[in-house]
Amino acid sequence: MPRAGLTRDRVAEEAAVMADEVGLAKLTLAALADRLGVRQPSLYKHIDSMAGLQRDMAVHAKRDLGGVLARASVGRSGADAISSMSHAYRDWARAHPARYEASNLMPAPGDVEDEAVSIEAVQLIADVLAAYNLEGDDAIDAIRAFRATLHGFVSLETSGSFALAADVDRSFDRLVRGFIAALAQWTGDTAS
Amino acid sequence: MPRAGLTRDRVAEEAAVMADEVGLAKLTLAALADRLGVRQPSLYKHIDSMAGLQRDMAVHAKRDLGGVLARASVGRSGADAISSMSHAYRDWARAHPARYEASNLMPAPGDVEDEAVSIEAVQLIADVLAAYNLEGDDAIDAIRAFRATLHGFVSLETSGSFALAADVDRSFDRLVRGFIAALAQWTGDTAS
DNA sequence: TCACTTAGGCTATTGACATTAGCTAACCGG
DNA sequence: CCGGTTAGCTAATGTCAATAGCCTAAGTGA
Repeated sequence: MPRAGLTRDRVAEEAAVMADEVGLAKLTLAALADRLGVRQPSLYKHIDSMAGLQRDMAVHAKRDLGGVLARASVGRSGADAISSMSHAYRDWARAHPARYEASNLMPAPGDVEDEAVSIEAVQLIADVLAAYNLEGDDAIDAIRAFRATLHGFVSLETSGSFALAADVDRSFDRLVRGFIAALAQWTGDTAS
Repeated sequence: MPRAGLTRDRVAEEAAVMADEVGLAKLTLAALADRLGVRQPSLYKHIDSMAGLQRDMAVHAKRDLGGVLARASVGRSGADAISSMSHAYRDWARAHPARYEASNLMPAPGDVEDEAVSIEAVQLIADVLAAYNLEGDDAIDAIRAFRATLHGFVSLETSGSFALAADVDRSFDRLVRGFIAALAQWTGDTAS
């Protein structure tokens, strides 16, 4: 019985590949074990449980997405950075739909590693909005709005909710421009 | 054995109540049957399958949400209607998180009832944006942007992704105002 | 009222899945 | 080369969704 040489990371990695193919909810340990050339219970030497595996996938996905977003915004600022990051976000999500889904799983309270990588991703967004000099709650509102805008579009798109033939790329571009426009008058909005 | 008097609608209704309590993914037929005072296999006299039950829940949820949105926008127009509909959307989703999740399930191709009620809901959004006189793809882009904005915020909120203490009501209000502001210059955006 | 049909319950069973227990063989530090 | 750790394994359990087949309460028509 030669060893398969699995590791926790390797298992999570293959699980992510497989989930992107069949859907996060339809990933089974039996199929995953099969693909790794191992019997199903053997996976438990590397994972705690199905939930634990999903947590591992979530951490990997958040790190991965964070890296992509960081690269997309380097050397840019303001509207340029926001636009670049937005498109990178959407492209990554479309290329890895199950990983994207996993990246939206909340860390369990006390899971410091997951919490850290989650915060880092949000911090990237905060950094890119920094050019607008928003303070306190204004900044938080803007970060939430940006996350909502991106997640909403990508989530609807990947779930197939945009039925009409109209160009989805164009719609996304429009949305991002709209957000940037709204951001320009952010602090003024309250006064209406 | 006295009859329990179940119907397809009654089952879907109770399933929705239960799902809102335990989460859509954690709803089991065993627990549902128990609650309805019936054995688990008996449910199959009223549903086709778990997927079929979820479809029924989706149809009910879409109709329900559609009604709420329609009532929220009656007698209003323009920014007023958009704002009112937005808050109604969020309030309904928070009150019924699993129903909300179900309402985002896509109809199976050829499921005319589900398709009809899905289109009706989107039509409500189109109607409320009609005051902005958008034509063709401009209108589609705006509808997609509105849906993305609302769904993104609500989805992140109900999944617990807004960790910070800052007032979420305020953030949502800000987002809606931002969308309305963006909409005012919608057709001009492309020209930049 | 009484036969007949329909349909909504039931028990028993299967098969997919996650998970645990306990065994064995491969690797690893001395 | 030896002893411990660990990554695999088989076997078994419990929880699901789902199917098959029975049984009888409820409606229906004369």
